[in-house]
Amino acid sequence: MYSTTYNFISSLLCKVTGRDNALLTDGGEHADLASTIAFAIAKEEKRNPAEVATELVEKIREELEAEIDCTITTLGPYINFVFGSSYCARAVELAQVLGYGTGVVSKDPQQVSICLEHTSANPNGPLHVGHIRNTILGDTLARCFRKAGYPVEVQFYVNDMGRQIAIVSWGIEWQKQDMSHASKKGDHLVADVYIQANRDLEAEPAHATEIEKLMQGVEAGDPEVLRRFRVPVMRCLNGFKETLARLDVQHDRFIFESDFVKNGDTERLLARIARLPIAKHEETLSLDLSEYGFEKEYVLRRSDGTSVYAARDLAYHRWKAHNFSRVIDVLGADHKLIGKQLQATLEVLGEKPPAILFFEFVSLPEGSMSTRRGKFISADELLDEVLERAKAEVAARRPDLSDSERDAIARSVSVSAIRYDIVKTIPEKSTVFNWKEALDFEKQSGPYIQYAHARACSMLQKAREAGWAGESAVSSSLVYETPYEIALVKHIAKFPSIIQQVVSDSRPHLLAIYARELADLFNSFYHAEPVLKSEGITRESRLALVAATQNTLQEALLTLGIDPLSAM
RNA sequence: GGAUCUGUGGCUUAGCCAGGAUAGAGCGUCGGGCUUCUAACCCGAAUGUCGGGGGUUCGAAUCCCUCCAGGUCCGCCA
Repeated sequence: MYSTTYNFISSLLCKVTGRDNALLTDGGEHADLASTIAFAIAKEEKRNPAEVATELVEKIREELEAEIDCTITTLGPYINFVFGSSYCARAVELAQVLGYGTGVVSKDPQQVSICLEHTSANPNGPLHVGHIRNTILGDTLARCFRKAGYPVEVQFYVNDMGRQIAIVSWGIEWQKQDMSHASKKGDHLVADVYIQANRDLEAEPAHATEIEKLMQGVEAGDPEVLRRFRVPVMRCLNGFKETLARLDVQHDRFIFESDFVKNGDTERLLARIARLPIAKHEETLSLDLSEYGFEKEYVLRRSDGTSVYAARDLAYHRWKAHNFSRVIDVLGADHKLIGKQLQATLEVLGEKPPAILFFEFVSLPEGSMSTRRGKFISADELLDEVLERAKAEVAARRPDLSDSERDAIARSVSVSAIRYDIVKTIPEKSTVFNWKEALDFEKQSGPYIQYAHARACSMLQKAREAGWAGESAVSSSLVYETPYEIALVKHIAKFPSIIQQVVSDSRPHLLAIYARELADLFNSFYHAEPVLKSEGITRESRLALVAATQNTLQEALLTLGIDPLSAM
């Protein structure tokens, strides 16, 4: 509703003025939409902007009002558009449809298939609160793409042949660690081994030669070394999967780095790269990317002939580019340089580079996190703490419910609190982990939005018990007059355009902000206007509005990966 | 040193890419509101040199330059 109205006004203004930008902005308290186009025209023609605005309004008023329900006025140089009552009624009708906000992108899904890679943490320890910023951004983005109608395959790239895994493998032998019978969760056990192995290496640097041997063995495809690497990698990965499942995150496929060595893709790609004019053949094979703005050489093959991580990553991305129409990676800020080098190299090769969503780091109050030094708060620990807090909250609020009902609510609330807390902040902002905020279930939190949804559900339930049919509401009979009603309706109408914006700009936080604002507006409406106790057309209209709010909140929450609880 | 991101009331933060009308929230503080549709809520008040300086513009939190502060990166690691 909002998008079509926006587009109509935009193209009408462009048509009449002969410009390609209608300079539309949010009208704030003045209007639903405002154009500042009169400023631009007045400047060029050296005229009074208010005059230009008045003249423009006269030119388009007739056509505008014939097509859409919208009042057009000027306030000085501003051209203001206010949507009318039938816009509101229609918006509420549309928003009650199951799956509201879903888009249809293409008749042929193969043309727009998306490969989205996220999390891809090194299997040398559990996911920590930094990793899950990647996870939650990626999963929310994937949900937004799916909501918008795109087929998405979500991948986890497993770095199973790195130095870190060599260190773990060495540590298992050196520490005589029994990986198969350990009762501890695999990823945490691997971290224990990794941290201790690093200490041992520091104490006795001579062991480094054993690590080098393992590295060469894995690259050469030595089955014994591969087997040794595989044990901790799989134990760690299974731990990841458990943690991800607790956050309601699922990957469609786990892709192993070593496969791109085994299947020859890396060698074939290196051969192609070697023929590039910007290739430098010294002891190593490297690329001179200076004309793309990179000072340092991009080394892809070591002097001993083995490939480096970047080479395998290029092979992986070439493969993705050939199998999907769009490739998106979610990567931490520490990958900015290598991510851009990878993009530039694929460009040079004539391959489709990935779009990369970078996010800045999460640190602890005492400094940055480090798996190697054991300085991190694991996602499991966070989930446990928040769940405990949620259980206490639910126990205090809902003594009437059974244990299993309370546990289910607490579980959903804890995931909601964590996911929302992370997704609400723009990715470019580095954050410091804060227990107080992570455990907060009040305003600007996931549970706050869930609560608004549950409240709407409860009202609708009571209305049905009193004989309300629900589906009887057709747009022609809906009337919205109070400021609370109108503000809520107009926000609901924007939901589909928010989803579109998230996928076009890769900014999932917009959906988080939107959902919170929707809950705010609903809460204000709830306190200001009686619904069940109102009568006649007002009651019908308000019930329809509550139903539209409930449905929109439900869709928004699902897209954020948060359970839309009907009671809490 | 170079690259890059960030800097908005005491704290956290949206707005910045696509410049416009009194900079929008939350926490905290102060004052109100539950025998009334779920108070994980609502209403009101106080709190702002939008890091500093310069520039562009009729108009700058937003664009450009510069300085300051913090994060991240700059390896034949991944």
